[in-house]
Amino acid sequence: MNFEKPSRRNTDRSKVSRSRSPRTSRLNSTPLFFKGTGSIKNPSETPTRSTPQHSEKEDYGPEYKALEWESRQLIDLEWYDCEEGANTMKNEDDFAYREGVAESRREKKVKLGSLKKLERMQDNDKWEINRMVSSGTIKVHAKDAYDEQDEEHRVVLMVHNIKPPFLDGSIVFTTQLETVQVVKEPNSDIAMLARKGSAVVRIVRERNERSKMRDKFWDISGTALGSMLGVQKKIEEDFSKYDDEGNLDYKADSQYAKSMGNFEAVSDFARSKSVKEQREYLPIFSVRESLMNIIRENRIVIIVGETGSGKTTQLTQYLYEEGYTSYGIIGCTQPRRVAAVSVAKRVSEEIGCKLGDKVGYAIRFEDCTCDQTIIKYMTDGVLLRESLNESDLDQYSAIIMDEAHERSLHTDVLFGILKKVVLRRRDLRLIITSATMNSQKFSEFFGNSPVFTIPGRTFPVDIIFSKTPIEDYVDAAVKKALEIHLQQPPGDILIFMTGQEDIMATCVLLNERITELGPNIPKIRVLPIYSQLPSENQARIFQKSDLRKCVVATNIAETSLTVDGVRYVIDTGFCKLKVFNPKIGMDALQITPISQANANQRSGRAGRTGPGSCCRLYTDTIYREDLLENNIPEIQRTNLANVVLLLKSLNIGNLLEFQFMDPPPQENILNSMYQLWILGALDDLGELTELGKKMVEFPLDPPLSKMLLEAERYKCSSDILTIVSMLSVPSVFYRPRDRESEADASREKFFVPESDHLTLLNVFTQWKNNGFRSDWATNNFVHIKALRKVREVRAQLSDIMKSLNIPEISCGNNWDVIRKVIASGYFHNSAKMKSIGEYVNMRTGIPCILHPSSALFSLGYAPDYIVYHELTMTTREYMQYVTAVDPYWLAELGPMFFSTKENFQEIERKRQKEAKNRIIEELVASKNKEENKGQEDEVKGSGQIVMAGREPTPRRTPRIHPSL
DNA sequence: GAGCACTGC
Repeated sequence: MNFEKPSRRNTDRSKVSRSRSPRTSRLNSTPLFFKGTGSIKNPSETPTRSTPQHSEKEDYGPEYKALEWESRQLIDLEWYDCEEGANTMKNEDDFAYREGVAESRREKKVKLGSLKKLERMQDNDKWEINRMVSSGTIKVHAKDAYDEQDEEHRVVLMVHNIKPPFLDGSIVFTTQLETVQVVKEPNSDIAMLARKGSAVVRIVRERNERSKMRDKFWDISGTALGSMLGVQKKIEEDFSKYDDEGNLDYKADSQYAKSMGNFEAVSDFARSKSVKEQREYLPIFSVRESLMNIIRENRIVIIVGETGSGKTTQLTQYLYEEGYTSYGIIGCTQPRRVAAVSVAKRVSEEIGCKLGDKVGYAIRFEDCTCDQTIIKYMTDGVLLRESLNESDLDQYSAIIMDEAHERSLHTDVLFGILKKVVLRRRDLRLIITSATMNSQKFSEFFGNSPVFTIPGRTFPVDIIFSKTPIEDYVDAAVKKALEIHLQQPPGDILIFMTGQEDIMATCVLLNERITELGPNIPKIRVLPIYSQLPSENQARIFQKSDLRKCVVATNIAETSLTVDGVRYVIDTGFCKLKVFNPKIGMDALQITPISQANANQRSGRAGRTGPGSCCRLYTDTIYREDLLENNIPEIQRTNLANVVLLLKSLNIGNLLEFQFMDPPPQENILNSMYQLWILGALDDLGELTELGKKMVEFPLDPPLSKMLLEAERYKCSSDILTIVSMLSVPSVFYRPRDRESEADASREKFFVPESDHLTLLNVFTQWKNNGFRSDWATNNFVHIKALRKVREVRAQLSDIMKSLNIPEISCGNNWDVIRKVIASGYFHNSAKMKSIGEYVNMRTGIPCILHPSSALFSLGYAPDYIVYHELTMTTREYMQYVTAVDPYWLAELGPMFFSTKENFQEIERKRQKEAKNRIIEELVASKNKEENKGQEDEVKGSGQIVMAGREPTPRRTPRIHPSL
């Protein structure tokens, strides 16, 4: 509060009659500053800002409005008089003016005496308004709320944008406006089609919403059908991970391997032949000698090999047999966990050892290796982590990067790192495997390394392009599938779709049309598959069936899993891609045309077990001219904060000079460096700080690791550990389609009113208090799988904390401290209330709203300041996981963005001065207005107040004392 | 008053 209230006002109170006219009593129940529009206005604000809204007159009438406005001036005048008047009015020239003001004041006092007490009632009114806001009767608008806090007890945060010196004027954050181009030609037919989407899907969606037969639409893959087909539900708990005290041993041996293997097909070939025979049957065996020669002579070799050539399983064994393991071990990276585990399992069988002995694997949460291990399969992320602790990767004598053409973020970073390691270590062999398309590029990147091609064993695939561009890819795919089903010889069909909704619509339509054709038509088994589908339903695509199978899949079937028996592929030409949109600063999933590489990969799926054909639902011309040759590598379209942190900790001074195969846009790097600087991981020179060095240790996003480390200071590390772990898994809340309200009610029981983060903590704590029981989870609509994952993550993070000597302490119920720690990692995602449920990002001004699942959503009042975990753009921009924060915290924790007013006394003094000047001007103007009766009549007639202060007042311009 | 391409540490 900057303008002190005059003491005189208090003394005046006693003189004012307490009787109420009907009008004033109404005013009392609906406070003066409560506008008819349903917003709050501050009573003591300056006249310029108190222009009543048009709708007001409907409630109170113009006369009241005029009175109200004048009464405010009166109050303002009084305050002016007693606070500064004496100084200001000393000048003789101002005498007449002062007289005029005083006269006006006396008149008004008489006329408006009864209204004056409204000011006295201010506190009462505020209380009432608070009640009304909390009951949801009225809405609070941001500006008004701002004004109120401006004048009263609330804090005002100043927003600014201080840049780190090392960026030196470089572009950061919101100024980067270009979206990464993921389409070759944005105006091409196929790009337009991608934006348009499928009309049939919309029809199916609407139809199902209308008929409320959503169950049919959504639960086609549901449990009823699943159990009918004999899919066994796995209920038994796996306790092998827990030690005697019930603690979680997340590194327990071969977890993943145990849970796998259920669906592995054992072919007749495998049954009838010995391991040796099987190995010699593989295409790679025929080129073994020449391959080994090339590897012996070159330190880096690029190997091109189709799937099924045996490179993944044989290469490691060849190197072992050639003696490369005499001075180190052989590492082989895979982009996926499943692949790393299953290949390791297969190779251990071929060599004839126990998994984890000579042959092992390492993925997150599971290190299935020992001192004897000489062949180690792992995910690329694991190798990247290892390179942090051991920058020369000394334990390896050879590293194979398998499936490198997939260009995952980790692979791309490893490329740059390994290239340097090979220069330093003359004894290290590096082998990169790639698809045919970009082998040349790989070779060039690695200093023109030789490319060795292994003949594949795939069958020819007929490619059939559409003759004309199609209008609706879902409709066209359904027609094509029917055509194949009715006309072509046996063999399963695989359709590539973009997402869940497309897939379900396709399944529904396909089933419908088959039924329509009558009973004489052969049946078909339509099977959806996407990653979100429960795993028991996913497994159905591998089951044998007498009917022709038609698998409708997302990109998951392109690389992650192989459906055998597919002879026909239908390729819609689209996929969903996560694209970062810098304009709004968030990622969005959008339907985009695939690349030529995608298309080839998809068609290849038809030739796994025999010759096949692939129908592409786009023309030859589109394929050649409108599709990109390769995908945009992940590294070019993602947030690089973690990568930057990692490279910084590898002592790579200038990141812009790091050797990327496809360098990410410079702005992305700078942007990430800026984000790290904000969090305190980089100093003003762009070097890693002590905090940053610790942050690298955690496999977490920088804001989350910042939270964890900050928690030590506030003595709530244990609680934050839980929250961070909960945030690292998909939502734990289970909301089945037919029991939404039940699930919602259950979720609300966990709510902590001011914070979704604390709600998460609450869920975990209660689960823990109930002995980590799975039936507790099921009864409370919580995903048990997700919770178990939380435990795993938590155990891993806890280990890292121990290694950093950070004690695990819980703060008990001191939840304010926890909220503050959350703010320490997420102050950059802070938003200020605009109205209930609606916020604007403090820095960017982007409007964002509370997600209906948030604990704050149905709270009844809206905290002024909040931080959120992330923004998702679906139907609207929703904030996910929101916590109310104190604005002082934001200023304390994020000084580069925020400061409270107190820090800016200079600015504040100036602002006060301006405000006072304005009041005086308004008063003068108002007096002028009174003199002009005609004008006032006009005002009353129109029912609006025209602020006379806006008009020039040449006669009297008040002189302002220099001290003001 | 609400919806999920695919990975990974």
